[in-house]
Amino acid sequence: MAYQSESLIAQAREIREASGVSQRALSERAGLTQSHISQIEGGRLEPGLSSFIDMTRALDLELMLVPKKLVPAVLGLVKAQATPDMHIHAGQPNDKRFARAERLVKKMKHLYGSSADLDRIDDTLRFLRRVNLSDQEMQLVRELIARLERYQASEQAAPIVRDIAQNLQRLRNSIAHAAPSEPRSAYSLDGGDADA
Amino acid sequence: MAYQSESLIAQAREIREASGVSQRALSERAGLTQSHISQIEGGRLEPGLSSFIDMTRALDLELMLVPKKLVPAVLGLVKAQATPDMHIHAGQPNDKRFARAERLVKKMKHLYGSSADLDRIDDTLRFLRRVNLSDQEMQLVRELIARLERYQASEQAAPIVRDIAQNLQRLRNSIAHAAPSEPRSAYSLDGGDADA
DNA sequence: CGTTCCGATACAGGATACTGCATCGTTCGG
DNA sequence: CCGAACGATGCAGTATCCTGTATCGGAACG
Repeated sequence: MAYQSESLIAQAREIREASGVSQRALSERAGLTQSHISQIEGGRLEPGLSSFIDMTRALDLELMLVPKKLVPAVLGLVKAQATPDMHIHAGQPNDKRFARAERLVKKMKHLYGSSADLDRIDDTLRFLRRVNLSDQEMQLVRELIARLERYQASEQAAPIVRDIAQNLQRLRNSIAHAAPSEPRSAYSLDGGDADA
Repeated sequence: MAYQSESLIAQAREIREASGVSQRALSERAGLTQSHISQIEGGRLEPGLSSFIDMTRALDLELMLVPKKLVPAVLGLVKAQATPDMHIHAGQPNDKRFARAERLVKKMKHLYGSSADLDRIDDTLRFLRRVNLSDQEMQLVRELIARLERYQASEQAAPIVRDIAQNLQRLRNSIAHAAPSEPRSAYSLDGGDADA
């Protein structure tokens, strides 16, 4: 349940961790208990609106109401602040993007032979294309596609391709099966290129 | 109480009223009850995060997490765009249908306990709601929902529920693993017109 | 008038958030 | 090896949400 709030909560958690604030420290600042926060972050509990506000305010964040139309713009703003080198083409309709990506995968299959990972990407893209993605989700997809494009011919493409496949699949799972108790949440919304 | 959320709730209310949406209409779209919404708006109740998200999403709004630093910027953006003729797609009979169905399932879970089949239905509905369904597909969904409604309290509900779950899942799978030969990219996913 | 839609209000019952502990396994620094 | 801090988990008890249903007074329209 509570699939709607997953992404907000995941964001809050990421930011908490990135700021090096422990659950206990946050609990004091926000006036909640540590056990409460742990359960919220773990998805075992759906916070009340005011609890969540307390929590995010203590992280120097504000919850804002934004018309859907403006979500990409706001996302751009926020992201620009977080990662200066990221740069968004706000233009293209999503359909085109997918078509392009699918063509790319096809080409790669052709050139390097089809691998399980490429198949997975292919499959997942075809699925995601039909879904009404939130702007946030679309943003993630966009990044992944861009990464694929960038590294398609690279020497170490393999682990990158695998990573992309994994990320896409995670997104798909989160949508297809609005999971109540998914063990791991947190698709990295920002640049985490830690692994690979 | 709940002084933190006051402003968000007030905003939501203003936008609802400005869009000419009644509490009852909103309650259907959001999957909440009218009485619930009234209490939230009146400040006599503090909504859960997910309730509030349901509510705002039904108003074409997104709840976003923004660094405090950027709040003025976002505020500017939103304000600048605040168009007088902000119209909501009041139509979407499909959305209504799904909201209704989801509530029905919730109620059934409540009454008879959640079964694997009900969970499956719940899950699948949440998925299908997000997808752009063809008329034919929507037709199928409509029938299944109607059937569920009809037999919800029947003695032999169990096998019927199972059958419905299976049918829905089959539909979902057929969408999730769309054949590559499907050229149907031709959905105009907006119908969106009537904007500036 | 009578109908219809509106928002506010009430109330019972069940679900669940939330507190305030206490504890566990792990990780990290000394 | 020890102790500290971390996050996860358990649990009893209370507060509150949320549904479902129903009613009410008011405004709008015929």
